[in-house]
Amino acid sequence: MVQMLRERGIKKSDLSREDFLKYAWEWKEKYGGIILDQLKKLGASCDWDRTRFTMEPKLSEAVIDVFIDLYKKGLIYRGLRMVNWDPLGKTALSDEEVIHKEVQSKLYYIKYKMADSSKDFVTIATTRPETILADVAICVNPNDERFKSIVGKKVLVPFLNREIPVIADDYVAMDFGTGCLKVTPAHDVNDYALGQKYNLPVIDILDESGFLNAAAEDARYIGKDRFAVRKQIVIDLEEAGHILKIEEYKNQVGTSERTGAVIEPRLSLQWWIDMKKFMEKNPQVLESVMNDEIKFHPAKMKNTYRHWLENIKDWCISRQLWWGQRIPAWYDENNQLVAVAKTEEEAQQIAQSKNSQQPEASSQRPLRLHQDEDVLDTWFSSWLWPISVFDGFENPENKDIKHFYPTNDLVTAPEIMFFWVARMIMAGYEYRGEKPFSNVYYTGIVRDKQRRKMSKSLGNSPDPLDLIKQFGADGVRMGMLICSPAGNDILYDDSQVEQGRNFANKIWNAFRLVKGWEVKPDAGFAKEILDANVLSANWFAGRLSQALLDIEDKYKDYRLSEALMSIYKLIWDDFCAWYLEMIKPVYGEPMNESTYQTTLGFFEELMKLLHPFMPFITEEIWQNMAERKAGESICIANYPIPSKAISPDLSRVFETIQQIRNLRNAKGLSPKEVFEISIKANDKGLYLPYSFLIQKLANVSAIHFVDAQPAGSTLLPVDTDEVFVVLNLQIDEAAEREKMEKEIAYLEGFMKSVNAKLTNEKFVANAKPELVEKERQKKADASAKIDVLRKSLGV
RNA sequence: GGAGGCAUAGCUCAGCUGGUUCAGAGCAUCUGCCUUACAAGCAGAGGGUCCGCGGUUCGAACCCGUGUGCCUCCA
Repeated sequence: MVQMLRERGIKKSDLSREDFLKYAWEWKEKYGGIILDQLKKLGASCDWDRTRFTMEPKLSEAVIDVFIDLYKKGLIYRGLRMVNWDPLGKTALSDEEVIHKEVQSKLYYIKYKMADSSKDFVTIATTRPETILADVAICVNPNDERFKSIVGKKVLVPFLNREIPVIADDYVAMDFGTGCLKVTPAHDVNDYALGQKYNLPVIDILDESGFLNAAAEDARYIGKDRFAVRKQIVIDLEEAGHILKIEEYKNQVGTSERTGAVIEPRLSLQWWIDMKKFMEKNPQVLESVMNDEIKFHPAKMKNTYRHWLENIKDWCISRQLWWGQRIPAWYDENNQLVAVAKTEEEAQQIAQSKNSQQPEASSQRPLRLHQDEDVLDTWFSSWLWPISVFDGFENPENKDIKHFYPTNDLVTAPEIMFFWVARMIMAGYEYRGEKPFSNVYYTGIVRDKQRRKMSKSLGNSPDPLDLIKQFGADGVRMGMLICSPAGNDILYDDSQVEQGRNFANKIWNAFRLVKGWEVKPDAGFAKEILDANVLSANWFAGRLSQALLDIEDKYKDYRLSEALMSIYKLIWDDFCAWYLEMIKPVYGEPMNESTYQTTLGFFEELMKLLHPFMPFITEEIWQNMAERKAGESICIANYPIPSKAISPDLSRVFETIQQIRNLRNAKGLSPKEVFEISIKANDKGLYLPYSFLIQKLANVSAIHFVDAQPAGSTLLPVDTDEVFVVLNLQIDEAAEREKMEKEIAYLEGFMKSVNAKLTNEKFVANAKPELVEKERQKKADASAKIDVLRKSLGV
C-alpha cells in the first residue's frame, strides 16, 4: 500500500484521512483480488458468492458494536501502559505482532560519578547507552555486599549531572554485568515496574519516531535518531572518560512484524481488553481445547495453547493508523473521555445524562465532542469472523448462522494460533456461548531447503501461478500435500511438485489405455481370458474396498498426506501396475465388454477418491468417461463407499511373478525370453486358477505341477511352496548355495528368538494368548521354510 | 533465563495399547530394459548404532531418568 502510493508520488503525510482510505480500498481491491485469483487457479472450491471483507459496512458495524458491548461489560479499558511501539509505523503493536530476533550487539560499561565524591564512581552495563539521558535511578541487589555502602546515596548521570538515587531491589541479578542496573522507566518494561514500585519519575526522551526530544536535555542529541545517538554518545562518553570497557554481546531485540523496525517500549495511552477478567468469564476457551471438544491437529499444539492462555496478558487493541475500524470513543475539548458510543449523538446523550445526575449541572448545552483518532487492531475484527460473516451479531437467529455455526474444521497456520484461533474461540463463547468450530487443522509452513521461511524479502518463494504453469495445479497440490503431515513444516523442493505432475501424467496415460481399447461382446472371447478377467476384477474390487476403509480411517485422524499416499499407491501400484496389466489384451486384440465396463467403474471410483486432491484432471477424466448431462460434475457425484468384496488371496501368485522377474533381472535375461516353470505346491488351488495370469505377467510359456525338483532347475521359494525354473545357461551354483545358506541362517536366527520367547515361562504366562499363538505360528512357518531350503541344498 | 516440541534410511516422514512376517513408506540413489498407455516410464536392488548413556521389563524405536543437538514460543 505504502509502495503503491510511493509509485504514484503521493506522500502519506499529504493525504487526509478520507483520501488515504480511498487509496486503501483501491489497494485492497487489487491485492485481495490477486489472492482470491490464486486460490481459484489452485482449484479451491470455496463458496465464492459469500466472499466477505472485514472492512465492509456490515462487518465493521459488528466490530464497533462488540467494542461498545465489551466496554459496557467492563472488559475494555483505556490505560497508560508500556506498549510495543513501532517508530516507523508510528503505532502500538500487540505482543503477538512483535518478532524477537537475536542480534550481535555490544554491552557498554559506563561509569557514573558519586555525587558526594569527586573520585568514587559506580559502573553499570547497558546495551542502550543513549537511554542514560532518561535514567532516574541506579538499582542494586540488597544482598550484594559490594554495594551495600552506596545504597541511599546519589550518583550523577553523565553529561547531565542529574542526581539520581541508588536503590536496592532483588530484581537485579548480581551476576549479570556489574550488578548495578540503571533504571529508565520510560524505555524499558521492567524498569517501568521498578519505577512504579519506588515512585520514581518518568523521563521520556523519545518521540513517536524514535528521535530524541527536549527531555533528553543535552542539545548535542536532541532531534536525532536513537541509533545515531547511540553511536555518538559512545564516542562522547569515551572522550569524557566514562567508558570502562565494551564487550560483544548477543541479545534479543523485538522487531515489528509490519515494518521490521526495532520496537521501542513506550508509555502510551491505549485501549486494552482485560484478558484475566475475560478468561474468568469464559473458562471454556481453555477447557474446550483441553478436553478435545475442539480438537487440535496435531494434538501436541494443545500444550502451546494452554501455556499461552495461562500466562495471558491484556490485549492492546488500539492502533495509531487510519486503515481499520475507528474506535467509537468520544472526548471533550479537554481530551477527557466522555462516552463510548456508536454515534456522536449517542455520545451527546450519554454526556447529558451524566451531567443531569449532577444537581449543580448548570448547562444543557451540547458539548463539542471529537472521536478517537485511533483504529482497532485488525485481529479485533478477525476474531469475530465466524459470527460476523453470517451476520450473527445483528441477526443472531438467522438461518445461515444456525446452519453454519459451529463449523467443522478450521484450517490455518500454527503461527496464527494466538492471533486468531484462540481469539475466535474467545469471541465464540462470549457471543454465542458455543465453540466456533470442532477441529483446527494446523498446516505446515512452507520453507525452502535451508529451512528458511519463504518470504518476499528473501525472494525464496516461487510464484504459485508460475508453478502451476510448470507443473499444473493438480501437480502442485498433490506435490505439496503428499509431504505435509499436519503441523510439520514443508520443505519446498521442485522434486515434490514433479512427483505430482508425474502422477497426473500416469493417470492420463492409464485413461488413454482404457479408452483406446476396442470393445466387443463377451461371447466372442476364450473362456480362460474371461475367467482370468473376472478373477482380476474380483481381486481389485477387494483391494479397492479395503483401501476405502483405510483411507476413511486416515481422514478421521486428519492424516491428509497419508490418505493421499494410500490413494497414490492404490492407483499407481494396484490399479496401473497390477490390475491393468492383468486384464490388458495382447496388442491389437479387443477387450471384452463386461471387463471394460467393470474397469471403467473402478476408474470412476478412483477419480472420485482422488478428486479432493487433484480436482482438475479427475473432473476432466470423469467427464470423458461417459455421456454426462449438463450440470453433472464429479464435485457433486457420490463419494465411493466400500463394498463387501473380499480379494481372493493372490499373494503367492504375485510372489511367484516377482520371483521370476527378479530371476530374470539377476541373470541378466531379457523379459522377452520365455521359459517354463514347475511348481511344487502344498495347495495347487492357490495357483491353478491363475495360471493364465502367471503366464501373462511373468512371460512363462507353461506351468507344471510337480512333486519333486526337476533336474537342473533353479529353486525360487514362494512362501512354503517351491517354484522351479530350468534355465538354458550356466548356473553359478556356489552363489546359489551361498544365497540359500544366508537365508537359512537368517531364518534360524529368527527361530531362535521366537523359541527364546516360547520357552520363557514368564512370556507364556504374561503375554496375551493370541500373542503366544502368533509366536507358535511364526515358529512353524519358519521351520517349514528352512526345510524347503535345506532339501534343495541336499542337506 | 523460562516453557513446550522434536531426534527412525541420503531427504521428508509413518510406526496405535511395549511383543522380530516391525524396523516401514514416498522421494532420491544404483542395476537392467526405448517390452505398442506411460523413459514424466517399466522391472528389480541396495541402504538404518531407531541421537549417546543408564534404568524398568521375560521383552524397549516405543515407558522412566540423564546427557547432547535442533526447532518454536515467551521474558
